[in-house]
Amino acid sequence: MAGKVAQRRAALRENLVLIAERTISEKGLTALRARDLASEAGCAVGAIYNVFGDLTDLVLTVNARTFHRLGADVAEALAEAPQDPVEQLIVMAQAYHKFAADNHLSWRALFDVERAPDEAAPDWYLEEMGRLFAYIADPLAVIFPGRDSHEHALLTRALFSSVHGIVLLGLDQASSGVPAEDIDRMIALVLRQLTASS
Amino acid sequence: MAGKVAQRRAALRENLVLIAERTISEKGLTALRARDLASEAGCAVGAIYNVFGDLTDLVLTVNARTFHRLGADVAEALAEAPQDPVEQLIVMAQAYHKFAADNHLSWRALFDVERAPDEAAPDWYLEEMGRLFAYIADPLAVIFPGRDSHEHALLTRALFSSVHGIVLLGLDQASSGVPAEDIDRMIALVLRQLTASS
DNA sequence: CCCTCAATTGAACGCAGTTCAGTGATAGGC
DNA sequence: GCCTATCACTGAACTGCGTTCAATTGAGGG
Repeated sequence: MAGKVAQRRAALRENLVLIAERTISEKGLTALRARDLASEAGCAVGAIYNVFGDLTDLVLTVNARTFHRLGADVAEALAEAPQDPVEQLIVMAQAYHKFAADNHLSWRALFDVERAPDEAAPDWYLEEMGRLFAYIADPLAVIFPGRDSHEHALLTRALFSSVHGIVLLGLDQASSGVPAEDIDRMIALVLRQLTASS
Repeated sequence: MAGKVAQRRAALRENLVLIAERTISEKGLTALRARDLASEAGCAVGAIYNVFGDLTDLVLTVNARTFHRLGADVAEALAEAPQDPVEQLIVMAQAYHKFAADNHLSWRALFDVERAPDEAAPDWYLEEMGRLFAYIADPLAVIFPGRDSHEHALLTRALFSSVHGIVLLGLDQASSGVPAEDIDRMIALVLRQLTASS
């Protein structure tokens, strides 16, 4: 039986990812414990380290999946959006907001995981980020046809960052919780203004 | 000698805050250790817990000071700004950016400290936040005289959140580091557009 | 069927924050 | 000025975490 070991490894890996994903989404990143994980997966704590380098590796794997789901939601919203590029941007931003609200703890884990300061961002992160930026850049290119690429890149980043900031502070409990419809109104307000031809 | 104990307590408290402030600003929140703190302050670890409930309390005290310095910097920038309300907003936002860049680790500690999910935000936080919001709301009231207060509040929050998001992602290493002048350009771009009368 | 060696185990390690019984200084009464 | 009840201070010990590694197990070729 060649590959029996590899099969078990793969099954364990998948299992650990699913358990970690559920734990993070239900109780948050800080509730993730190596011992709980092992006990739920029915394996020894050491087995985790045969499959992942450390817990951060596992969290990054979960984050990659979360980021991918986020990208898919935004893409789906874009596909169903009207032709008007401004409306497309608003629909995507509100899809971003909805994802963050519906998957709050998983979404927070995307940013709360501690990265080694010198280590580069993982490839999948840059790829997914690039995909999101592309979704934004396309309507922007329609709205502002006559700008150079650097300016386009800055505008894309500024737009994403602004929406991200609105969602981040809007969902933050410390800011005493802004109602969801107010967040959506802020998003629409900002995007309409940012894309208005001066 | 009445109050000799109280004096020592106060001196220790001040000392601990200063050491923690320096540690956070130089090495980041995650480098703060109770034992290192005690050894630097020349006291026992237990003494920390006579003065602060736990390390989070100490960090929150440091954060209050950081937030206050941030507010002062923004206020100073506003005082030196031209009369034009749009320029005032830009100058304040760029002062916010400069503070975050110059005090990166201390600024990060403002958001990275873990808060108990049910616990309310501390008073000083709401006060300082309110002060910052007031700095923004004043020029906005000049620019948009005819809006109701709820809309003003939303616009103020949206504006702050957008600038915060631009600075946050701009300074984030994972986004491969946006040059400071590009961050300032994004800030100016966004604020000019957001305050343009449609 | 046995032997070899790698995968797996879980007790142990190092290192955090936090606690608490023991210790010593303080402040008030005499 | 002394005595003592009180309380702050001490730091070793406790708890809980991620991670490691000597011991053990079991898979797979001869």
